[in-house]
Amino acid sequence: MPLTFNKSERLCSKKILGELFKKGSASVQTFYLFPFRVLYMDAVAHAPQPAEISEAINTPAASLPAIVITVPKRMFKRAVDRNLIRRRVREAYRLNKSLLTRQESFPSNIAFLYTAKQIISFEEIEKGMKLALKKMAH
RNA sequence: AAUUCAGGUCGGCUUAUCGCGCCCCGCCUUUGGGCGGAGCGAGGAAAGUCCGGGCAGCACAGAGCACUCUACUUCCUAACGGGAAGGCAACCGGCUGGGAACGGCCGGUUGACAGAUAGGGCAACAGAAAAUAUACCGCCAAUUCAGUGAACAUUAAGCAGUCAUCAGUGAACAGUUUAGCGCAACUUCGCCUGACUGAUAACUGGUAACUGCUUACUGUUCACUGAGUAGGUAAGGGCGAACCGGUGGGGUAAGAGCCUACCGCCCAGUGGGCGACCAGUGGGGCACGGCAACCCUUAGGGGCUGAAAGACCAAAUAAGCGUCGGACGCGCGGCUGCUCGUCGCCAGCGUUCCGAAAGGAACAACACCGACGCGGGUAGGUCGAACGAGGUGUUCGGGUGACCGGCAUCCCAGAUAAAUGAUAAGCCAUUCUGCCGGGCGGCUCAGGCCAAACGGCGGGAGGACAGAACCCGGCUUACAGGUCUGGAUUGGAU
Repeated sequence: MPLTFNKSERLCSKKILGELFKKGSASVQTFYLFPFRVLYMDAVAHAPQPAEISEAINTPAASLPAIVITVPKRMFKRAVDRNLIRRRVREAYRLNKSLLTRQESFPSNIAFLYTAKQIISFEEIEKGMKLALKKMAH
């Protein structure tokens, strides 16, 4: 399992994002684990087209989950701080995503909402990320 | 060397591992992509989004009005509210002239620095008064009253003096006379004594006058003080952000541009400068206060919007258009009262034309349904969008300078839910601290104690402000620390 992080693993679609953040959606599951609030959807709920299935077979990377990281501007006024937190979270996911992908099934779309009030170190973020990934894998 | 001010400049470094974006090369591939490798990859402010421009769309005859921006001058620039040089004003510093008053030169900082005799408007509070002003205090002559003082006059009183007069006393003196003495005696004479008379000086008292002094009343004049009346006065005090030119002299009752000298102000010439302005001349004779960051005037500018601009491709999908195919009228009934739709019934019934009738034809094409195509444009994507008012260098040329030109050289982020990172180790600036050395200097009970700079060894902390988003030129704001240049001050050396 390579420790890469391609464009295909980034969740950019406005449609999926709207679906993910729509309140009360049945297909979206959520939990809170310091320092994140995690939202994720299963791939089963999002019925794939036959063409997409064939592509998924051909390209293993496409089967990886797509994630989005958000850091609220309300908490951190300066762009430098938000960038720093987002990069740390992304590194934590990149280095530990095998915890998730080793499993039989895993969510297809995940959103990590950073909810801590302070800028915390990479070690703590990585610890929280591991716990969150393990929880999603079950 | 230290401190400080101004300006410029830099804005941590190295290695390893794992990653990210762009782009190029090679290989593989089921053409979607995958693998490997090379290169590049945040800032001086990327920030605020305050100006100006490029670019883009829309609008647009010309002029005016309205709105809005700018505002000492000249220049630089694509342009600017930016910059450079200069002018003026205020302030600061240094040097210097002079006896002083007061200047001169140099440097620095700051200045929305056009116009207040084009017009309108405004000015809280305080203050007497805030703009064709005003008399609160103060000052001043006049006048009324009161008081004080001085001088003069009148009157009265007292004291002193002078003179006159009256009365009294009254010496010397004169006269008469008496006694004594001198001469023998008498007369005479002389001396002397007493008395009387006269008269004078003098004294005492009275009266009148005069003079001087004192006191009192009254009056007049003058001075001062106080109060009042009606005035003068803006020199002074006081009020205020600001109050009706400043200083000296004259002048005046006191004052006042009332007069005068200088300064300021206004007007008109002269000379210098592209100009702002400067220098100087003559005249006027003090009105013409402040605010234009209130309206306004003058001069110059501004069409609006803003990359979410705009151009293009295009799954989905609505309207619309085209082609092909299907179906075809009216009516009646049921299904929910109406509408629509649907199902059923063809029993009944259309209009026009042809026909005797039977029957036929037309009205009949729209509309409706379906498929395909066009169109349209959502999701998504491409361009805009990275070669440009471009960067760097230049002991090249022009210019005081901003800057311009020449030459050389370089290609230097291009993301888009948004790359440029994470981790580890080391180094460096900085900083804290322990030990050792050091010893400015301080305390001292004279034994010692404390101890700055600096040096060595060790340990710890540890990167300021801050993240491109179409591009560029500026401005503003934030910023640990390093470094360079210049000015000033202090100290040291020569």
